[in-house]
Amino acid sequence: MEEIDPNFFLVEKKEKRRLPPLPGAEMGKVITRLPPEPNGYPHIGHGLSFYFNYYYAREYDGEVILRFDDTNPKAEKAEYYDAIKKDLKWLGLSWEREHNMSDDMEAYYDYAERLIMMGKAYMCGCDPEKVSKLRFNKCTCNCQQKSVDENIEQWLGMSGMEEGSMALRLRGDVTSQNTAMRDPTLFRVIRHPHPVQGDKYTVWPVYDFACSIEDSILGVTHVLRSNEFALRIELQDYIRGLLELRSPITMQYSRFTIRGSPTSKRLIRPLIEEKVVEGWDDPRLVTLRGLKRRGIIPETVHELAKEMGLSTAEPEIDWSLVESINRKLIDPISKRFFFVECPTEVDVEGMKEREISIRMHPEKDLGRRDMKVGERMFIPASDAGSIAAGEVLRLKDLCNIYIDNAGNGTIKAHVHTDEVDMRSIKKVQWVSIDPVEVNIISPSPLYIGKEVNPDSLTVLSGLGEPSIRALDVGEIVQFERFGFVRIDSKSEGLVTVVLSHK
RNA sequence: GCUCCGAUAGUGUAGUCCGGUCAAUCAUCCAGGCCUCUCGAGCCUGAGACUCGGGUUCGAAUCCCGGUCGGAGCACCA
Repeated sequence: MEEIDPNFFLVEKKEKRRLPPLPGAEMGKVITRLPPEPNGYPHIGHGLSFYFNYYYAREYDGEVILRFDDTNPKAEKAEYYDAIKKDLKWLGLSWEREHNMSDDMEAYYDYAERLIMMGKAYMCGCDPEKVSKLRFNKCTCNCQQKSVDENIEQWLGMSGMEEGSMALRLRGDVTSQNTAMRDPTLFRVIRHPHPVQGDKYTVWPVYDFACSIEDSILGVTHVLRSNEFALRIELQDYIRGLLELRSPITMQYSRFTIRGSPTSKRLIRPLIEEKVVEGWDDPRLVTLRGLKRRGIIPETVHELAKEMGLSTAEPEIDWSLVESINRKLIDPISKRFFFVECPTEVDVEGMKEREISIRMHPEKDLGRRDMKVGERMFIPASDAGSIAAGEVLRLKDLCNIYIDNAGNGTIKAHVHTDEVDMRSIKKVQWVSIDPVEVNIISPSPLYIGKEVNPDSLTVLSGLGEPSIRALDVGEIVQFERFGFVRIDSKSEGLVTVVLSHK
């Protein structure tokens, strides 16, 4: 019986989370896209979206395209292109091709001209507000009566026009129930430098048009995206139909949120601007950077995506689910260290000054760490407060001590060598000679219900064992009996960590 | 307001297409126990749900109609 690999049973038991099969998917032929707009840092919602697209492409041995949806020069910023790629790499995703929508302007112009020639698009110089009202009331403006020649002439002169003065609109169906079909704008004039294209273009396609073309000419077979785009399918398929372009299969799912944590750029940006949080990587935020800083690992995001699936309900999960997944993933690979919050001194008579060596992990072989011990020890105030003279306490991985005096201030104790039932005595972590100061940044939800949480970020301090000094920024370790933390920064004599979770 | 989408334990999810095998899955959370030189991990047990009202049917979480609640869209943003 002992010869059987015990892992055999574990593998059987722990079934991997998987996503359901992708409709219309053929092995080796699936092409998906990651379509960020370079106007901010991705958050966990984007992360799940990216992961779905990545997952299916890999599952079907297909291809992933990283495509920057950068057709609004006023919104895009150069810094975000690389920043987003960095975040995607951190998430553990890879892609075969990289593309900017803004690189295909000539193609968009070409397809636009075709629509105009077909009489399916027209130049409109009406006030946007007026158009909006007309569309709302299922009415057209007179612009749609222009001749093809007139439209072409105006189209060719569009690049020289004033911003907001003219738009190219699709001849759709103003009476459609689907408001997106009511003669939507296809191109508008924007006189603003673009981070990649500079001042080269002033006539820019809107998302629906550029996306319709791109998803087809890039060969995308499956589009997985959140449901704010639900009404665009009909429109985009219609545009492609007119231009005889192939349409991909589109799957929708609801936006994903974590309770108490704003999960959209629209909500996150003002928090940063108003300095409610430090920046895009604030550990309270659910931006990928924020999660990283908090010690949430990429695999946790993957697992979360598989747990949610392409849900059409409106998932709003508790942090506890994220924490639980993360904890189970990092538990076997996190080195253990002693950290003592609010250190209370314990003078231990008979503790010979010497060097000891302790395992980094109780079950796994993660190496050992050394430290010096002497008579002067420190234990957490919370433990010190609950012990009384006459008790025996275990200094974890070291020895037992007998408490002689546990009044206010320093506790007096002596080494206790009598046999005791190890199961029945309290074990505490400790520090002794040459400890390092440690600050712990402890994030919690930014909102409790709709109220701002005034204590969303607290800082605790204490002493850590000397070997914590040698840890690298970014390492995730466990402070025993305290929680998992990620090393955030190090300076002379001080290590700052972020508390991931218990 | 209009259009579309959704609703399974506290939370998330499976099951709904093709009604019976669902006295409803799994995870998390909570409670209790075991194990452990951590308050972590692991193990065991328990508690906890089909939005409501009608209808079809021998039989409805599943099909139909209506209500309620929640979300999204109604940009010269994406």
